Parts: sequence; structure tokens; C-alpha cells
Amino acid sequence: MLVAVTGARGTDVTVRTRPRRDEVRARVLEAARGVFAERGFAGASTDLVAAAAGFTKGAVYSNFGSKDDLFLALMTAEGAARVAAVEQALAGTTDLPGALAAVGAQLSRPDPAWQLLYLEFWQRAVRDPAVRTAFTASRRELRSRVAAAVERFLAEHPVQTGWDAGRLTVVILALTHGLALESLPDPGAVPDDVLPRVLADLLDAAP
Amino acid sequence: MLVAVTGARGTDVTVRTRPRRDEVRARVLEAARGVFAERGFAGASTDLVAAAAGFTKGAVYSNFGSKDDLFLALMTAEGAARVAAVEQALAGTTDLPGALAAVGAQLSRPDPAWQLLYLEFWQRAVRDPAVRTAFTASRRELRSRVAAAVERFLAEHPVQTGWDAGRLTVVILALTHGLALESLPDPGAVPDDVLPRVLADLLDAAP
DNA sequence: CGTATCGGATACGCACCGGTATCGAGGAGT
DNA sequence: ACTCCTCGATACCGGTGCGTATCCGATACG
Repeated sequence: MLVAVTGARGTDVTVRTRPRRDEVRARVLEAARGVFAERGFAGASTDLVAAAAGFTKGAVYSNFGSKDDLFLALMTAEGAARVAAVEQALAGTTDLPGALAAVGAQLSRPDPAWQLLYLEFWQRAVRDPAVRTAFTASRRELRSRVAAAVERFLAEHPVQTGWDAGRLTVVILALTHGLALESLPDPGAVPDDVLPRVLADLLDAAP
Repeated sequence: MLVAVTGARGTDVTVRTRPRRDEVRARVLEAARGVFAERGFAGASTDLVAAAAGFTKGAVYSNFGSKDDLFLALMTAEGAARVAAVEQALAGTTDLPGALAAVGAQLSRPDPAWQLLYLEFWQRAVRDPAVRTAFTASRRELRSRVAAAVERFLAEHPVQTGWDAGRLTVVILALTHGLALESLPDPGAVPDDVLPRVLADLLDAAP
């Protein structure tokens, strides 16, 4: 935070004692991610979020209109990140079961904190109509993207299955979440071959 | 709340102006159920719970040591109620798919408020070790009871399936929760033939 | 009928939180 | 170099929440 270096000339490298605005916003969002996940929305204070980001409340209210605003911004950011992650996971696979498993892994594995966060989003979506619209919109986009990819797979590599892309997507999404919910507070409750076996059964079954 | 009737004699029927202690406790628990589901643990106040039960905070703290105590008591009570409900649903069916569907329906359909409550339990279980032990214990009991019933079904009515009772139980539990999570904030996101079709596929598939 | 006890009501202390008004340091433009 | 303006820091306010000390009416008992 100290030391100013006068660049050689022209548009030099200005070392700023004060972080750029975008950077402050990003750091606050990142901190909010952790604090909301750890304490829940009501249990987290803006003071705590600010402190975790290395600022004070003033910085938060300078970048976000309210606590709800901050929450909403965090939710949309996380939603976009999720969509991107899933999209990338899908790009790396060529077979349908692999793709579904990749989606599942991407949605549940990477980060326990994210499960907490997601449920926080979910709860507020159920309780608050304003949050709900944003939540369902992001959720629908995720579903439709995955469904489109599944559709492609089904067209390219015909599998013996009575499932359409939409339903298959819903099942994999729901199952992934459900399994994560079961295993997170009680690791070992879910044998790790469950998900692939269900997928195998779904894709081999006749209509 | 009024009128005292002196019974005929001996151990008579004493009509009390003040509700019995057990009744107060039950009413507070019932009120806590609704308030916690509606507002979340942190968002619910003991004053609000007490008011919803028709009492004041004094009654709550006279029957429960703390807000956490109240929450724990509610969680164990709800857990027991769930186990009982599932057990009863299982008793009414004779075929395996029907049994699994009954369990699923029992866990997801009856009461949206319960989904909120359950996730509240879950979150606190992940965050608080003390809550976690109680939560996982109750959860394991539910799983083992369902698994035992499934085991019975598998023995009595042999089905063509590569699934054992334990895994099948985990799948049905997880899928049920996951589907409820998907559909509650966005009704219509889940076609209602999804659950039975998955079950059909699981029970027809060969190992 | 008198008395001890139980238990919910009331009032309060203390802490915390969301949001705002204000301040002042540091960057940008001239 | 001087000035304006941006934006995070600080101090503060109103409101609320948990937990507790105390009160008092009702109940049980002798």
C-alpha cells in the first residue's frame, strides 16, 4: 500500500496506494462469498464482509447499494461462473455419460463452501420474490445450456435410451445436488459409484 | 383459558386456566417450526416464536435453555416425525417401485415449509459440529429404516436389478431432495414423471 | 383456608447490525 | 503546483435480538 514509483516516462506504471475501484469491488465480492457461505446471509454482517476484504463498511456501501444488493451481485457472479465452469467441463468430453458425469462433478465436487452458498441463494429465492426471479433465470440458463449439449450428444452418438435431453438434464442436476447434500454433513454416506451407475442404467434402459 | 370446574370428587378433571407445561412446550415447538421455516434460524427471533405460540419470551426460556436448544429440540422432533411418516408410507405399499415412490412423495410433497426447515437443519449441521452429530444420527436412522424395508421388498419380490438396498435408498433420498430443490423455487422445472421413470429404469436394468 | 412453589409475564442490560452523514486522503486534470 | 473530485474511513443513530432478573398470579398441598 506504500511506495510510489514515478515511471520512466509517458504512460508509466503508476503504483497506487489506493486499490482501483474494480479491484475493491472484486475483493469485496470474494470476501462476501466466503462470509455468506460460512455464516449465512442473516448471520453475516457487512462489517465482517468488509473486514474480510481488508476494508471497512464504507467501501462496501460505496460499491453496493445495500446488503441485498451485495447478495444479488454475488449470486449473479457465481451463477455466471457456474455456467462457465459447466460449459468448459462439457467441452472437454466426447461421450454422453462422460459429459453428464463431468457436469455432476463440476456442480458438486469443487468446493463445499459453494454448496452452502447455493443453498443460501436457494432459500432466499424461495422466500424473496425479487431474488427468486434472478435465481430461476440463472438456473434456467444453466439447465438450457446443459440440455443443449446433451441434445447434441444424443444426436451425434445415438444411445439406447428413452430419455430426452431436458429430463436427463433435470435428473443429473437434481441427483448431483441431492448426493452432495447427503454426503457433505456425513461423508461416507454416499458410495462414490452411485452416480455413474445411475447414469449407466438410464442410458441403457429401453423406453 | 377461563372457568374452573371443581370435579365431582377425588382425582377429578381439573380445568386449568393455565395450559399444562407439556402443552406449552408443544405449542412453542410448533410455532418454532413455522417461524424458522419462514425466516430461517438467524432471521427468526425468540420473541417472534413466542408470539406465534401465543406466549412471550419468558415461556420459551422457561422451556428451552437457549435458542440453539430450541432449534435442536425442533430438529429431533421433526426427524422423528419424518421417520414415522416414511415408515407409515412404506407400510401401505406392497411393491418395490410403489414403496420407493411413496418414500419420495413422503419426503418432498407434503409441506413446502418442511423443505426450508430441512435445509436450515442441514446448513447448521454443516456449520456446527454439535448440530451435525444429531443431524447425521437422525439421518442415518431414516436411511437404515428405509433400507431395511427395501431389503425386505427385494427378498420377497425379486426384481431384475443390480442395485442393493443401501445404494437404492441413497439414490431415492438424494433424487427426491434434488428434485424438490429444483422445483420449489421454479415450479414446472421438473416434469412430474421424472421420478417414477428413473425408478423404473433402475429396477429393470441388468448388472 | 393458608402457604410454598411453579412458571409464564415484564422489564432491562448489553451487544450487534444496517444504513447514513461526514471527513479527509489521494489521484486526475489543468 | 494547485484545485477539484472521487471514494474509502470514521463516527453515529435507530432498531432489534438474546439472555436474565424479577414479579406475580395460579396451582398444589397440608
